[in-house]
Amino acid sequence: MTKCASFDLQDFMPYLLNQAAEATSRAFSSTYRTKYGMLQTEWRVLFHLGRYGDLTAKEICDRASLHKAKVSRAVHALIDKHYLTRATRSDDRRHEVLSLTQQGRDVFDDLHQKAQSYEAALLQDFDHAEIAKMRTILIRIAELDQGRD
Amino acid sequence: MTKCASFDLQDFMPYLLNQAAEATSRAFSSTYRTKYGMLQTEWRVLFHLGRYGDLTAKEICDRASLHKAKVSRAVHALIDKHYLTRATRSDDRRHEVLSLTQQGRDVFDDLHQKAQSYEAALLQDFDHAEIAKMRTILIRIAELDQGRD
DNA sequence: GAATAATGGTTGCGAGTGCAACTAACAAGA
DNA sequence: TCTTGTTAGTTGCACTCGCAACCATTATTC
Repeated sequence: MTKCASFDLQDFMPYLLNQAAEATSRAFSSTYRTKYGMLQTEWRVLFHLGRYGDLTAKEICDRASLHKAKVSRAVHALIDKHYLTRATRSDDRRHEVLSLTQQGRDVFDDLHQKAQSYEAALLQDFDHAEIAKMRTILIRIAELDQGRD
Repeated sequence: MTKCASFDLQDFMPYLLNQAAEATSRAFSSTYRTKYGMLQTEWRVLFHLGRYGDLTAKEICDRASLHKAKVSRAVHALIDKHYLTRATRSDDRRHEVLSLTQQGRDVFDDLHQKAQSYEAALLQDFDHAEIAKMRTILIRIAELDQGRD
């Protein structure tokens, strides 16, 4: 009854999403942080290159909805760690194509596998159909923001 | 088929949650940011006081899963904005009880109402039962992290 | 009741972020 | 070809955050 006039913070979807997102990404971040000294953006860049092959920084920005400054810094950090190299594209020298090194691929394989394990453990108690439904809703919500920049 | 051995970033729940959380909280943050110059933590502190009455900083930390340093700074910012006052509790002078000023309450009422509108608009396309189910899952996921600090 | 621990809250510092300004390279129009 | 505009990527700066060290107050232990 009073719910109609006033709602709890627990009912506010942005808050709930933030809490859940922080909980899970904090938990998983220790995986790449302690073992490889990586930040979240570095992990995401590494993931994109490992999963989808060579990409330019711009392509990673678009795919991952990351700001170019953030990606630029992550790329530099990953180069310093010898996880990736870059080459200027000869036909358009504005583009820098990024490629994983063997070491970078090894790290990706390790983290990719650990990500799958984490995912499985996180969702083991939930119904598969519910999770599938939730994924589609989350994707829809995330896409609301795509039209910026 | 290949999905069994390798998954996309879109399938990784922490990533998905982050994308959705960032999209929604970025969208709503403009509401309190542009009109009242508030940060997310300030909005959360204001919300707790407006919704649940007078609280100490510690109580807000526990309820909102926020670090005490973050809350401390938010409280100072809100005091500077004349949105709240505080009084040392006479029986235990370590505790500072926070109370909204009339101005703070007005701001809360405005933002609270706007939050409800945003929530309704955000979820209008989705099935009520699905959303309810998702809320419970999100709360469960968020609680996984509670056992820290 | 003196020493020690625990609690609520503050602050300094290093690190990460967002934004806007910038460079370098290419494109288009006159 | 000169000007103007656009795009990919970098960097400086101000701001926010997380952590740990810290202060003040209260509890506990002997």
